Amino acid sequence: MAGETGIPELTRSELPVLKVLWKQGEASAREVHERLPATLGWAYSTTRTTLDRMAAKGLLERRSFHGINVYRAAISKVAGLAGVVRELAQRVFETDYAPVVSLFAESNALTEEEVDELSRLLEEEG
Amino acid sequence: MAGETGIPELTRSELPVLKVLWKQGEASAREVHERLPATLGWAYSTTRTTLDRMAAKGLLERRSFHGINVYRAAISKVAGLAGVVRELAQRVFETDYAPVVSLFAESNALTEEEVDELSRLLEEEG
DNA sequence: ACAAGGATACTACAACGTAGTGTATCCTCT
DNA sequence: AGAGGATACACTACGTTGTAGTATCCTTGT
Repeated sequence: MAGETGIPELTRSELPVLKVLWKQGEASAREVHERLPATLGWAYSTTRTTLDRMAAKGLLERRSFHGINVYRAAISKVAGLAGVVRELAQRVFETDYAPVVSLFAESNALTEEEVDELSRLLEEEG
Repeated sequence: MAGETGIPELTRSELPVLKVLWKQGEASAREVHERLPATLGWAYSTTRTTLDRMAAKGLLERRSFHGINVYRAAISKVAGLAGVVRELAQRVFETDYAPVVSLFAESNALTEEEVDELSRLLEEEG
């Protein structure tokens, strides 16, 4: 149960990629690309570049499996969402975390335990 | 009652500037800078650059008043927030607009009329 | 007339958003 | 076995954004 703390700031394009990997666990570039919401409208090369940069930053782990690169999220879903919550709460809604956390909860993106963990993480980490 | 429709996509740093201007109506660079949340930690020159770029993009109107530049939001508060709502709903929460609009409403950023207008705008514009 | 202070305009540079190209590889059909 | 096509990978590209420094130009007090 060791939680990697260290809440990161994610850019706009990093979140969708992480979402895929949080759900999928591990995936090739092609698989990530296919599971990305079609509304993004990314070219395949855009997905690749984003994956590479995220790996370089330490947001993802990359390993070569029989010659093909496979990616995995290097930060937990809760830590990732905590960053989003923090930013939205402070900079967009100018409110405290709770209502934003609720929104994530309502959206069925998180289990109850994850919601709890998210709140805890946000509290201790400021 | 002509509403400038055309919901813009705002970058991270554009929103705080617009917020100041929506409240202030019109302000000099120095005034905007002073009213920006201290948590942003921007240097004055950062505020200037952001203002200039936003004016160049048409997000702000700039006019020279006795040699000093005065800025005013070129998009309405409702249109600006609509863009934010749309992006958050689609890309972050993956839900429909309503819950996100509610969050803005709760945060006291909007009057009831504005909330209504926001919902209307989002519906008709998709 | 000059110094101080503020305002403007110009420049800078890394990170991000978005994507194309060239090249090695592997399957498959003939 | 060789040609053709689908993929994967690495490299390159280019405009925008995030963040800021610097040079220059007015205005106003002394």
